[in-house]
Amino acid sequence: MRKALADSEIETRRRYPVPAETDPAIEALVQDIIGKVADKWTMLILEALQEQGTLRFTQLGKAVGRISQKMLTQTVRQMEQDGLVHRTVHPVIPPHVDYTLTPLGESLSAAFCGVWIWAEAHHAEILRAREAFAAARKA
Amino acid sequence: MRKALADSEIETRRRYPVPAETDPAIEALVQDIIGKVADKWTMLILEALQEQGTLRFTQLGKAVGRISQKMLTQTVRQMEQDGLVHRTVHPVIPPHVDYTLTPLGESLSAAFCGVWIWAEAHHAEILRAREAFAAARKA
DNA sequence: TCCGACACTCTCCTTTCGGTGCGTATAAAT
DNA sequence: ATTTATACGCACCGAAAGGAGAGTGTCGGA
Repeated sequence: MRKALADSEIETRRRYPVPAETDPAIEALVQDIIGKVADKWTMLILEALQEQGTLRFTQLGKAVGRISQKMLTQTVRQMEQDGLVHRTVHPVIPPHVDYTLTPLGESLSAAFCGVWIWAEAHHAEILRAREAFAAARKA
Repeated sequence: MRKALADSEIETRRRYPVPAETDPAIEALVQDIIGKVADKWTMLILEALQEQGTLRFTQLGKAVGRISQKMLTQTVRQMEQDGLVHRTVHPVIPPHVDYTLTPLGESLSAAFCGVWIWAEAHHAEILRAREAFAAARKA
């Protein structure tokens, strides 16, 4: 247990002030977008539509995996609202609805591509880190 | 209102079966990782540490923006567990804790970089899409 | 002697997430 | 006449996320 005096020596290592923030309105908007877009279901739907092109409701559900109808509807509606997907309703019976990525959606999908690659490349490393953490905790 | 017969003509446009899935265990793990990593707070903390280098608890909180202590602690602990951040405790009084990205964390940050750029580049477009959606809804 | 600083933890409390199940419209197939 | 298929909306419910505020331990400074 060292004294608090040692603190200053640590402190001097980085002394830059908190940098000036950019326009808070834009910042808030970007955070909002990140909050919506960095969502598990959004990412999975994006991914599914990206590699399948066009899918209808139930097909999309199967492509995503274990997602409930409710979440699928909800997420897809939000994505439509944000201009990420295009929803085409064919007025036939029984109903038929097609979903496709808009150019905006495609660009986001491309941006997320790096994250997918990262996840596939580093999952083993994460598992190791978790084990190391658990082991270190016992001691 | 057209008849359901028109359906088949729509249907024939894409006729590929759902493609074979990859190893379900890996797939589940990747989805789990995505679920953890594609989190608003994780992304914001990653971003903050990426551009500030090293931060201590309260500094990190300010850098992120409006985050509660609870969420900050919680997220940062999860990130530590997954090997994304390194946490250094200086045993002085009052306490002093430093947070830095690990190489793994830096690589994830780099992967997310594209998403940040995307968000900054397209936020205006999203706003327009939302307005268009709201306008179309009235009609 | 009391306050403030730091990095939390702990206890409520409210909001959101997400699942299940039911209803609906209508034509075609059995 | 009954069933089936499709893409949902709606209501209900438990679980989890997340915020607010108080408490903690110790020391240096007023």
